[in-house]
Amino acid sequence: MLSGDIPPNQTVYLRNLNEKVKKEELKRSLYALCSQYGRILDVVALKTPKLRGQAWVVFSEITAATNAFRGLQEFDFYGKRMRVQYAKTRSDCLATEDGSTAPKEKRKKQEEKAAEKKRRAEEAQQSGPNAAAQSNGTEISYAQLLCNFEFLQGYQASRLGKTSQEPPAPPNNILFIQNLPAETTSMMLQILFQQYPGFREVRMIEAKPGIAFVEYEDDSQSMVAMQALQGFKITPYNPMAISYAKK
DNA sequence: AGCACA
Repeated sequence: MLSGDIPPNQTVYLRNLNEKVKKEELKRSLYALCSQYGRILDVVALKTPKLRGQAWVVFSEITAATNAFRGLQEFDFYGKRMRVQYAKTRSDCLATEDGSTAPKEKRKKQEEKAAEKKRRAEEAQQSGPNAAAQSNGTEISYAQLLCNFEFLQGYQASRLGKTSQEPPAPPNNILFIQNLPAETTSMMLQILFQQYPGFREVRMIEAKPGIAFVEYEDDSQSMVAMQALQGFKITPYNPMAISYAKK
């Protein structure tokens, strides 16, 4: 089993990501790519030696995470086949959402442990006199909320108003294309999409860069094109995210 | 492969 024994989680853990992609861009692309499966609350990526090439995408619903888990398995992303698992633990940004115990506590304990270890090491050398006052107060994750809010604001700007709370939209003869580089022209898209039978037209909206609509004669023809071009990169760093347009 | 919350 690819997923190991990790039970479903609201957060998917992605690995085998291209480590050359800059963090912010990686997050943006993951956001665009994963949005088709549901509402995203946060994307976490770090470039530390231990954590590069990996990311966490936090969905508002487990069902969305499950859809992403299935739909993105082996997805060709920046030239590498993405591996999708469920996260092992609950994401911090969900801490206060439903009154569940704040996961931060756990990490704090770990930090304390590490600190204590260090202290002991110091004590071994010289008696460590200053038992510093340890405020054990549970910080409200208000800052966390703020962070998320800023995150969402930033990314919603690039998502241009589509909030996909639901699983992937039902089939439609019109495709919705996201994550296009700004320099994309409708001619480029036409060249790509007209290879597939039933092609009718490409529509782009000047005021909304990065997205396009591509129409086919019927649903099954649009589906073929979607499968063929899902993740296609017009530039190396812009895998297009194709979903069905909303009716 | 690597499971975090810059």
